[in-house]
This record gives sequence, structure tokens and C-alpha cells, in this order.
Amino acid sequence: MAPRYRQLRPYLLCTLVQLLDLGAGVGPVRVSTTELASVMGVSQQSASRHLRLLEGMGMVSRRVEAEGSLISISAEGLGVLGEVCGVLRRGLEDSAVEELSFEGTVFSGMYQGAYYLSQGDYLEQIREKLGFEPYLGTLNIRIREGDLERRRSLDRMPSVRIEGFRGQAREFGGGRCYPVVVNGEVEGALVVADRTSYDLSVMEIIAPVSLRERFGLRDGDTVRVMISGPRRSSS
Amino acid sequence: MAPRYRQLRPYLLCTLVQLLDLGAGVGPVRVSTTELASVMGVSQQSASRHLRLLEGMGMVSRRVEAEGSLISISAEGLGVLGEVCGVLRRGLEDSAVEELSFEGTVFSGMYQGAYYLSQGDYLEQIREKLGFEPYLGTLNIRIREGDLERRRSLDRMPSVRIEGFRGQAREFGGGRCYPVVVNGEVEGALVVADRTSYDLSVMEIIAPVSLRERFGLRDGDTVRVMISGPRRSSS
DNA sequence: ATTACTAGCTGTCGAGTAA
DNA sequence: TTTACTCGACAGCTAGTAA
Repeated sequence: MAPRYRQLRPYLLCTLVQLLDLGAGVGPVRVSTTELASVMGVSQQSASRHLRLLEGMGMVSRRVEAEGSLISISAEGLGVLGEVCGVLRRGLEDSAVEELSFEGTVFSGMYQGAYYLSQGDYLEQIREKLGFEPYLGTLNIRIREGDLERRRSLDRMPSVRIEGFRGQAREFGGGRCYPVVVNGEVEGALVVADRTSYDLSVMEIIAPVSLRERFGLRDGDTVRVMISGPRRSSS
Repeated sequence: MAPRYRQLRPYLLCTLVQLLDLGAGVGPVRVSTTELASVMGVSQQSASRHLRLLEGMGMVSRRVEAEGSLISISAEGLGVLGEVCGVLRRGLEDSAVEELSFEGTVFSGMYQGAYYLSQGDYLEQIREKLGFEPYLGTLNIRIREGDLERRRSLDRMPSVRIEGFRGQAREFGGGRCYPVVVNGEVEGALVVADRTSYDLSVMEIIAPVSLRERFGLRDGDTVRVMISGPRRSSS
């Protein structure tokens, strides 16, 4: 129940991972403390201390020489790393959420979507980062109360960041865009402004075409947006 | 070149891993700071601080409620963890050393092997941890000069620890035993005392039988010891 | 060029406690 | 019960420097 990797303080575990990345898992590797320090972004003294501590715990073995140290991770150390690897693999496997979709009802916003979109370099950013030229307007939908919980899973979906900027008179905030497919046909993006006036049950969608026209939508009609999950994280 | 996981201080990375282990990778999970603190072996205050920091960096998102917080790791966070996972997988894959074997020449030690073995609970420890009743004596071999480098790889081999103890008059040190196969036939163990008078070119071997008798060995004869590598570390 | 000591600074930790 | 504040203690950090 008590994982072995807790034996190591966090910073030592990170050093061990770095050593593995440097190849100290396969066999003795020549690494100087200066070198290790620079790749880890710490001082040479810290790298040196970490190595001494890891050696003292039997996690690595090394031979100190003039041109640097010969370092290899011990079976003990590999065991610890293997354990962490296991935790990560299991945890990340489960997180391969394929799809997340919401159903919502269309409602009229304050018709400010077009205004905002045309400000500054929003359009350019969308073109570049999302790969389409957005129709000047947003579709507002309100999702079911019961879907609020699932909406939070959005955080784990891939998104692209749209930067805010300072205009003449006021500031325009940034936000995140999640690529979505609307009604299974049109590719667009869900826009979540960093600071929005709407509550969490509201979603704003942009697309290359007018979604209202495309699907003949009126207020109260239902649309389905589908967000694709994160590509499997590995290698 | 600069890995994304360096964005996080080591202790935050560890907290993130723990959250993944608690299931925050798949979706919102109810975890109180007290709970997180106890599984991590830190104070509630630290757990709370870590969560706030991770949230501030966009690695996790959460909703604080009376009965604990709903926590889920963001896409950003999963990305970071995925990166670490990749490093570990690649590094550990390569480390699947299958076998390590040494050839050495037999020489006579100071015939103290039997004496040491019969002290305290050495015999009992060996019986329990190695699974055989050792012949009262050790076979000493000296490996080739050129194999000294490879000998260091021993650290990465699985071993069992034999604890030292304090006798009446003096102290008896601990050491490590590596299961080996001698001349491809007899299973025994290589003994590496924590503090030994021999240099690195010397190996001491114990086995359930007298190896000298079994193979008709005399000083200067050659034997081969084979150490099996660490079982693949995964899941 | 190394590694590693000492000294002093900083940031993390956890007890106490508020909300 | 929660979460999170303040603040004193100290672990870990870095600079300087020795070997």
C-alpha cells in the first residue's frame, strides 16, 4: 500500500528520472555534475548533492573521475522508476477519453459575437491556430443542468489558446478554443473566454459558416457538439 | 529540447502524479486536502498549497466544496504527465539487461567464509531470502581486469539484502546477495559485503553444495558465474 | 577541467488558527 | 467537517572557493 517511490524526496526522484533520460538506466554513463545541473536547471552544487544522496540510498552507483562521474542507476533505482512508470501508464491509459459530447438549446445572445471576433487579431489567430476563417458571429447554446459536471472534463481536452490584447479604449481578453463537430457535420470550435459573463451552462461556438443558417436553427432548437479527446499520450 | 515537465517544481510533479493515481486523470474526483495529504505523507497545508499552485498553473481544475474538492487534471497536466511517462518508458525499455556473466579464476581465501557464515543469523537469512541452505564455505574467484567495468552493472541486478548484526565482541556487517548460476549448473549466490577487504576484482560465491567438490576445482581453475537481469519493470 | 565543502539566503513545510 | 491564512523553523538552494 505504501509505494516504494515515496522513499525518495520529490527532487531526488526528478533527478533520478533525468539520469534515466541521460541513459544511466542501461549502463554507466559519463555525466558531470555541471552537465546534469544544466539540463536540470539547478546549480552544480545541487546536482552534486543529489548524486551523493542518491548514491547513499543505493539508487545509483558511480565512480568519480577527473572527467566526470560514471553513473548507473541501480536495480533498486530502476525498481522505483518502474513503479512510477506503472502508475503513469495505468493512469494515462484510463484517461484516453475518446469523446465528449453535449446537447444544448440555442438561444440568442447579445449579438456581440461578431463585434468581438472582428477586434484586433482574433480572426488571424483563429485562422492560424484553428485552421478556418470563422463566420462573424457565435452560436450560443445552453446545456442541460445535469451536464454541468461533465462540462468540467473539458479541461482535459486539447485546446488552443487565443491571446488577448489591449485595444485603444479597452482590453480584450484571451480564451481557449476546443475543436468541435456540430451536429456531426460542421467543424467549428467552442470558445471559452477567460473571463466570461455567462455561467458554465453556456457555450459559445464559432464555425466557418453560419450555424443558424446551415441547420436552420431558431431559439430553443437543439444542437449537439462533439469534442474529440486528447490524442493518446505516449512515446 | 526543453522538456515541458520542467515547468513544474519536483514536488508539484509528484503531487500531480499522486492525483493521477487517485483517478483525477479520467475525470473529476472528490479528494479532500486532508486525504491527499495523508496519502502523500505531507501536511494538509502543503496539500492545499500544492493544489492551489497546480490550479494556478492550469495543470488541474477543481471546484472547492464543503465535502472536499472535485479535482481533475487538465489536458495541460495530462500532457506533462504523458511526457514523463514517455521518458520512463523509453529509459526502462532499454534497461532490460538479460544477462551478465563473468569468468574468473579460483583462488584460496583466508578460509574465513565458513566462520562468517555460521555467525548470528546469516544462515537463517540466506535460507529465507535466497531459498537454500548454504554449504559452509565460500568460493573466491578473481575476475579479469577487463571485466571490472562490467562488474559495476551488478548494481542494476536484482539482489537481496542480508542484514548485519552486533555480536558479543564485534560487529558483523551486512551485504548484498545476487542469485547466480555457476558453470551453468549450480544455483548459488554472489555475496558482496558492504565493507569488504577484497578489491572489486574479487567475488565470493556461496551455494547449497561445495563448489570445489562439485566441479573438482583447484586454485587457478576457471569458473563462470551468470547473473540474470532484472525482470522487466512495468505495470 | 572536475567534485564537494562552507556559509548564507530563500522557499517550502507544518502548527496554529480563522472562516 | 472542509479550505486556506500567517508565520516560525529548517531543508534545500546557490555563490564562493578549496582540493
